[in-house]
Amino acid sequence: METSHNGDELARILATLANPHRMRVIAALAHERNYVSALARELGISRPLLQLHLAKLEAAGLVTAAFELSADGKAMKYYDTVPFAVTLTPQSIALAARTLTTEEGDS
Amino acid sequence: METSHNGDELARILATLANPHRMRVIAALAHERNYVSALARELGISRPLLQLHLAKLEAAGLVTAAFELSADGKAMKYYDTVPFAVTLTPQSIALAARTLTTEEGDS
DNA sequence: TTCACCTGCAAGAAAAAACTAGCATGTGCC
DNA sequence: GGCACATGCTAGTTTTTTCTTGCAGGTGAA
Repeated sequence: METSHNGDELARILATLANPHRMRVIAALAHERNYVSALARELGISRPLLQLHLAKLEAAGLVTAAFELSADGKAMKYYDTVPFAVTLTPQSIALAARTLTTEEGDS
Repeated sequence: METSHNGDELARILATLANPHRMRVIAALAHERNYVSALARELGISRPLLQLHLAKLEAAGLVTAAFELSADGKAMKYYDTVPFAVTLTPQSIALAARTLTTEEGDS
């Protein structure tokens, strides 16, 4: 659950979510957790590209990763969504904007 | 008020909001409507840059513009925020992802 | 051993976004 | 007229993001 974010955190979450591939990743993982290679096949994108997007999603705290050994001993990296709820309104943006650290201390 | 968005629309809104300058613009306009030049001074950024961000905000439907004549006859372009409320959850993303048109018809 | 599957990483190309600099228009006022 | 303010637009640079290609490692099974 998300309550208050600082501005940079919120900006990162929004930037991360604002991508078709990553939206589909969230959608796929919300349906069922999966490991990288299988997910890449499901989404029809290359594995390196998927890994890039997964890394961003994980960095934003929107998905989690866990290693698991398959029945035949292969190391699989399973990803799953992290439950989140962010509400965007002009007011919530205004509040978050107060804590932006992007240089310039607005005097 | 926002209810359901198609995926592309949501992606655009998120991408638009995911920028420090634009977050500050929303914050400033939520506080009080303003015209371009004054807003640029308030935020401490160049006018052309602000116009770029305002154009994106307007394209995403997050702010509106209206021309107004000042007391001394100058044409001022006033901007104001549009009330919006977008809630982001894994489910809402999943729903929106269904209507993404970014090429590939996932067979 | 070879094949099929899993992971990770990094270098470089391609595309998109952000930003600057500059010049155009117009107004009213001194 | 010249100054100060408002708007607009565009060309070009810089920066960031996205994506591809290709290689590395590991496992179990035929």
